[in-house]
Amino acid sequence: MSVESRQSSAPARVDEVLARVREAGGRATTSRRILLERLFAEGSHKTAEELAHEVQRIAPDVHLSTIYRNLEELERLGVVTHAHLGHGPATYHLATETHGHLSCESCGATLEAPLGLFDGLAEAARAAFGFEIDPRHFAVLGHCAACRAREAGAEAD
Amino acid sequence: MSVESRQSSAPARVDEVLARVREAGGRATTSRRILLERLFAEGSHKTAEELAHEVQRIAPDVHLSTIYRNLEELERLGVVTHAHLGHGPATYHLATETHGHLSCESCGATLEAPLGLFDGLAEAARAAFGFEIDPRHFAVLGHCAACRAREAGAEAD
DNA sequence: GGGGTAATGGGAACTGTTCGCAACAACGTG
DNA sequence: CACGTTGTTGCGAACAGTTCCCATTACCCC
Repeated sequence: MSVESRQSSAPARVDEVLARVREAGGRATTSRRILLERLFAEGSHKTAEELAHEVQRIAPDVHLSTIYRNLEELERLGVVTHAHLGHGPATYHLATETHGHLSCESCGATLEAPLGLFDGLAEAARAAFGFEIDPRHFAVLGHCAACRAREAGAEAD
Repeated sequence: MSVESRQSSAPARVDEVLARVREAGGRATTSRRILLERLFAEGSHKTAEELAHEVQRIAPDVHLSTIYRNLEELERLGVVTHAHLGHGPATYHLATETHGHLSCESCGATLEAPLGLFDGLAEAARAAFGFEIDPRHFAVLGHCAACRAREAGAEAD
């Protein structure tokens, strides 16, 4: 029991995932371990580049493409998912955090919304088109409260 | 009153838009005119590259960057809007066609949905977060009826 | 029909991501 | 615990989509 027991549930789970990786014929490499530690650390919705920087603070030689490949692999194993929040790079987070995304076109702020919030649209789309929406992979865009207030104030001359 | 009176509002409007362009200090160039004709032609949700090809069938020298610049300009004038339908390039259409977008992650099919369809989510997001969704600029992704049927059939072993 | 300047063709640059490949390192085996 | 297999890595090139820069062109106002 070293310093490894951070308050959440971090390092223990890293090893679990690495075990899973090896079951699947993969290997427990250092870059993979560090990446996982960063993913288990608090603060979700990190881009590949942000993750790369975090990893590189510990292992400077880890290349961005390695990050991408590992994220892809972890996604295949169901450990990680990515979401597109509008323009800009995709963001990655643990697959355990299941939620839809609302993202502000003006400021880029992202809200994690319970899937239930989308039920109204889900039913309407299903009824009208047989279309099953998935608000997890691609965010629903719009304008957050703060930006709406600011924009409303600005144009109320 | 020539053949120009298509059932909707096509070529006549091209000149109207060009007039508007000139009011705004712009010029009525050939590439701009041809691009507008293509935009007024039926079949919406064209990518910049598709539009470029269509324009180039008439004026082969028009460069893709010219298409982008003109689309940007027309968007600034409120004539055109673009929508992001998931992965892949943005699609452009006349700003008069106001609708939300549902786009299938599996096959890429896009449904144009009346904005009313999104009311349920709009109200929920507003109530919960003060967030105002806009389903026009970014599509809501998911899975269309056909793909769902296919996928359900495939995994029912 | 000339001049000021918006717009163009062309290509380079840019972002985000994927790919190819030779060198490397994890780890099961002997 | 050296060894070989093979998954992984670092690195750069390639890619898609889009924007930017710049010298040249061509609108269109007078």
